[in-house]
Amino acid sequence: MQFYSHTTSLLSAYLEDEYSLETQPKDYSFQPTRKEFEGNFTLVVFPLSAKAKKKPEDFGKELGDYLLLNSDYVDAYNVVKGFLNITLSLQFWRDTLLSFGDIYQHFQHQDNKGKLVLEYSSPNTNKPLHLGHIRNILLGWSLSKIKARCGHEVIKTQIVNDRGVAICKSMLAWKKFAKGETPESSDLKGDHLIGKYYVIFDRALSEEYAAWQETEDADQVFREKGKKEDEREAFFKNYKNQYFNEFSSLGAEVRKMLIDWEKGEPETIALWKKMNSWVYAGFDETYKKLGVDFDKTYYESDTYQLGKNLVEQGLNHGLFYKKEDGSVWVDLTDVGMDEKLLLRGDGTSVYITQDLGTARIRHEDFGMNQMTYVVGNEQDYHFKMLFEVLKKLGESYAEGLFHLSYGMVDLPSGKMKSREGNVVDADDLIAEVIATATKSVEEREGMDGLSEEEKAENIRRIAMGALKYHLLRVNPRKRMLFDPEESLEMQGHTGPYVQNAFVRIRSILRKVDEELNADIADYLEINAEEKELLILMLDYSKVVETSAVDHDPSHLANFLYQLAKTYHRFYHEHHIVRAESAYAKNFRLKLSSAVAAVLEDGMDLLGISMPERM
RNA sequence: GGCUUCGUAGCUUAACUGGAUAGAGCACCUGACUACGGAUCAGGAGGUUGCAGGUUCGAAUCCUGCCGAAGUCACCA
Repeated sequence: MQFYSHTTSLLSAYLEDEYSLETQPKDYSFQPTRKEFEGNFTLVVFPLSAKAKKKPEDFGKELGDYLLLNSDYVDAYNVVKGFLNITLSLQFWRDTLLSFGDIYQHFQHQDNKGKLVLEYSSPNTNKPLHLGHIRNILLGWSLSKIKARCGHEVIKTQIVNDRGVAICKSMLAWKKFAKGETPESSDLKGDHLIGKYYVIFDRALSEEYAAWQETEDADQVFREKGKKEDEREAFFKNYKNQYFNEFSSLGAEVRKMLIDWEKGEPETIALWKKMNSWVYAGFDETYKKLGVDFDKTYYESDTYQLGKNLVEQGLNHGLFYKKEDGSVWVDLTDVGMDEKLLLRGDGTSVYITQDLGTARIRHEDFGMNQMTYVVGNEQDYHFKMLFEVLKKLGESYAEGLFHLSYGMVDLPSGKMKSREGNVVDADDLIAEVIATATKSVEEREGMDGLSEEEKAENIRRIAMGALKYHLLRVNPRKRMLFDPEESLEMQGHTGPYVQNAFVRIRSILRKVDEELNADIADYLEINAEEKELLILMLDYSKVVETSAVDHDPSHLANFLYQLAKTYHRFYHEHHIVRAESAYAKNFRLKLSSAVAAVLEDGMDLLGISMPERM
């Protein structure tokens, strides 16, 4: 990285003096030199030659000559078409290697970018976490680390959807059918127990609905809608929600419960608190297994009433308007969207009202200038509207809002649907990947001699490394096909592959620890694989930064794979401990140690820990 | 239907944000342990980047139009 800025400033000074040309860092496009050409890295001259109005070929030579004279790091150059290929000096390789004695040195230019509130996970309390949540959580966690590294003060937060119809369904079903069942008595994790009763409710409702379809009432509804007899099945398939609201006795009971809850009826509140506490215990366990946490958790039951004041203010300032029935709306047609309801006619909140209030509260709590929501792309439109309304309200952080919109996770069997049982449960998945890793370890001898505890910890790291890497290596925006078989894969482009490079290095360093500080100045024959590693590592901080700016950890994940791959090749091509000279050995030990440090640091930014053995 | 996002080897994907001959992994073939860990390495085969135009020194990337997929268009969250 510093080399790029070093070269950029040399050249921009030259162009300024010689051509009175103003150039931006953007005009300097560097890339590693392709293998078929001579050189280590390449400057693309077209943008510059266009500005200077010179022929790319000639201009490349001119810049090459200048660098040759003025930079200690440039040994030779050649120009092919508009590409200036530069061969770097011994001095450069040594300085670069030494700079990785302290990785943080590469991030020092990062200035303070202020406070960022980052929201992720944000589950409902009526069912356990599933694969979709895992993608969300891993993205959020990794992003929090990456952003922090790049100069943000990050506040991790979630909002728990702990109220409403859904949780009342679980509560009602528990009350009716559970006979006092608890997580202890059933030996079920709390969130799974609640999920179980959510499913039981849905089943009971389906039965009730099926029976109702045979009644006079149902016939009448069907006839009133003027449907033909052969459409009967399709009609009732779509009518379920309306049935729930208008005819269902279970539906009536749920609504009664919701009203009781809103009134603060003690028995209902007590049940609600009890069941939610079970769920939270379950969530905490899963979060712990995933190795994530939050600085502050918001609960919808505390925040759902918020936002009304903000809407009132907006109304007073003429930003919003009121319809005859008393409902409040905002007109977003000027920015290409629709009109959006902000308050119901009876004065109660809707979803967006709550989000407005929550945003304001968070600003009061933390005074952030930026806020990022990790939420699935099904809510794209909601967030577009939310951000626009916050802008209209003139909130100070409104320009710093971002929706990290990630793609849904599909299974080979199709879309995940909780009600149809077509979901990959988070806890099950974690258990499965740990079981697979355990089996792999039994087939090898890498962990022989370790205690059971040490083994278990290493296995856990390998398993979670496989799962996390599998989910993080793809671009978050993209819809993702999740094949459970593939997520258990530990060879090839996987987390364990990257971990394996690290473990190999540690294995060597355990044997020769005391020689790490030896001199490298007399090593003159730096080979191609060593150079490739150093060039790659030089990109590290840039890649982290790109991941931060793009909100995309996959850049980093792919970089780490590339680095591990290059190291594996280097390892096969050259002896380290038994190198051809003491100088070579010292250089390679130091290089290996630097690679290990970058791999470990980078994986940590993805939320993945390294095993010591595997 | 309107809007948004996405189409890259059989499958999963990358491409430094417009740069050189589109790069990997899986699966499939062939090789490498009397060398620091074979969860590894080397090699082979596999591509009209959905299609058709356009923009320019140069396009998977930007623009236009088709084709296909997903999401969304609630006084649900």
